Amino acid sequence: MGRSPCCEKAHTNKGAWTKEEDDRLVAYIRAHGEGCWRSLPKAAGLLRCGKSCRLRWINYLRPDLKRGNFTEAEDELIIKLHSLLGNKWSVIAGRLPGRTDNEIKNYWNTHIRRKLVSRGIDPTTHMPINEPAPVEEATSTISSSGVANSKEESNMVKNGISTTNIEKNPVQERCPDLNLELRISPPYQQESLNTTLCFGCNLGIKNTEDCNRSDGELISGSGSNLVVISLG
DNA sequence: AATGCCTCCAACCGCGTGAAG
DNA sequence: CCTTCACGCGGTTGGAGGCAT
Repeated sequence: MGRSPCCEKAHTNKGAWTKEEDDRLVAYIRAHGEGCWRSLPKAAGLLRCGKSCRLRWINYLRPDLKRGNFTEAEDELIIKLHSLLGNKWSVIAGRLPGRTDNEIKNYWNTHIRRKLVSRGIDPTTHMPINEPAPVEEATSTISSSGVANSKEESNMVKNGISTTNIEKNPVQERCPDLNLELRISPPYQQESLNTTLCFGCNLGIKNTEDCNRSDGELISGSGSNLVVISLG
């Protein structure tokens, strides 16, 4: 049995948003706040699916968005974070206030990828293009996409392997100025971590009074494993 | 001016995940 | 446990606009 559609497609608009639709969405969210995207279109009088509304708000209409060109500093931060996290655009976006995952993803694909190639760096592996790709060491290092496979992570945890024990971190070798501390914690350590982390910090987005994690640390990963990354 | 190609980015699609029942 | 539902994420697409010929 397949997943039921998120909305009744026959009665929803698709494609570019009109000014009127934008206004309706903004007005509704100002009045009622974000959330409950499934029921929002009907309540706001929009012939759109909730998913589309959410995307429009997050990527375009949110008042805190910083529109305009990326700075050189942002470029470099994206490159460093991508070398560490891979295509975890939402996590990367969490470190760039006012930028969205979609925006960063597009910017990566259109600008940074090319920039790295022109520097002679493979944008996927972040290694020099003319050097042979390193032999896959999935169980001991971050994979070529920059993200450890979750099943492999699970196996590592099951087998009692912690990345804390990894002696050489290839990312840190590539980015010596980036203070990175990688730690994939087995489930039994989660409790102590969770007691100090609010939801926002878990997403690497913000600190709240609910937690005492100092700024400059973000949490990546989900499920039973957490990756704690310190950014210097 | 017309045409074709290229670039960029907003939006869509499908899937994974966690919560709820 | 299993199923269903809603949300969020990452990959991909399509069209508008810019540029070259």
